[in-house]
Amino acid sequence: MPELPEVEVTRQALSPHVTGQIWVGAVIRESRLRHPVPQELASSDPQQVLQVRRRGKYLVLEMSHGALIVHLGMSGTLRYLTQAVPAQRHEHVDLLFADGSLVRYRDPRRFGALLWVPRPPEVSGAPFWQTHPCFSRMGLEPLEAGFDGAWFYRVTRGLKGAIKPLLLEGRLVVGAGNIYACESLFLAGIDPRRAAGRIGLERYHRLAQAVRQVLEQAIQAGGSTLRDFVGALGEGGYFQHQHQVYGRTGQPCARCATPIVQIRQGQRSTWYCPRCQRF
DNA sequence: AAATAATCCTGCGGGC
DNA sequence: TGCCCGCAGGATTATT
Repeated sequence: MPELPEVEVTRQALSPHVTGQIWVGAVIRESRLRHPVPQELASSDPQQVLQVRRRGKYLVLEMSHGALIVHLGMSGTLRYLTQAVPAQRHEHVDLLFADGSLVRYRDPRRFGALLWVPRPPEVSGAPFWQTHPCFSRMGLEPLEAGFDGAWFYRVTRGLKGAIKPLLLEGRLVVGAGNIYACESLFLAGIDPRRAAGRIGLERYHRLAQAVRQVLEQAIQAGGSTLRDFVGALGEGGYFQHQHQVYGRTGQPCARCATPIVQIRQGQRSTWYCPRCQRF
């Protein structure tokens, strides 16, 4: 998908255009996403967009009366348009604003989701939408305080599974999908097959730093555009040109020229350098 | 034509 | 023996 960097790039481009807008409803052309698009979006009461937030790979539009949670699946994008133009194929939903502008959701493979969480009556401390089931079991935000090598080392003691699927899973730390999990492990010099519980403190310092660095650089580069991804203003990312291992089967490692290897871990491809990444 | 940026569910097996 | 957790595999889908 859109992994954390692509979602953050979308959020950053979207936020200045939609924060403060009055949301007046939606056009739903295709409701068959991962979950059916709630029909009440179409005829919602006019309400203000207060904030555009991100949690892991989810975007959250905080509104006066609730929160619209957006997941981009494998192939989803959100575009901000100042006025309606005819919708093309796979452009399933428009969020309409009072001034005639709109946010258009496109998702060819329809693995994404739009969810509505009504705002509860009482004021609570943490954002109200965080209690939604899709955020339970979510790990730390890698770009926020608390994610560091010491923490990573501590929470992985006793884990027998390989480190790469653990990164993908998001149970401990969110945001790295297949691209950025592979890239982070390359930067940290760790073999993706190594059991998480057998990696030492020093290497977890390097891994935490690598995850942060890869995600931050990808955000700066506008994300990775493999096929579908564009930001909220239609701009493609160019971090794919900085990929060191992802998708580079047989090509020479940029550091040591050893051919990059592709393996299979839990139904997903993993790419790594067999020389630079130690077991 | 077999691959894929991501989850979610089910069923099985192992361990306690 | 039984239960629970974790992992493996499949399903979802369009495109090249």
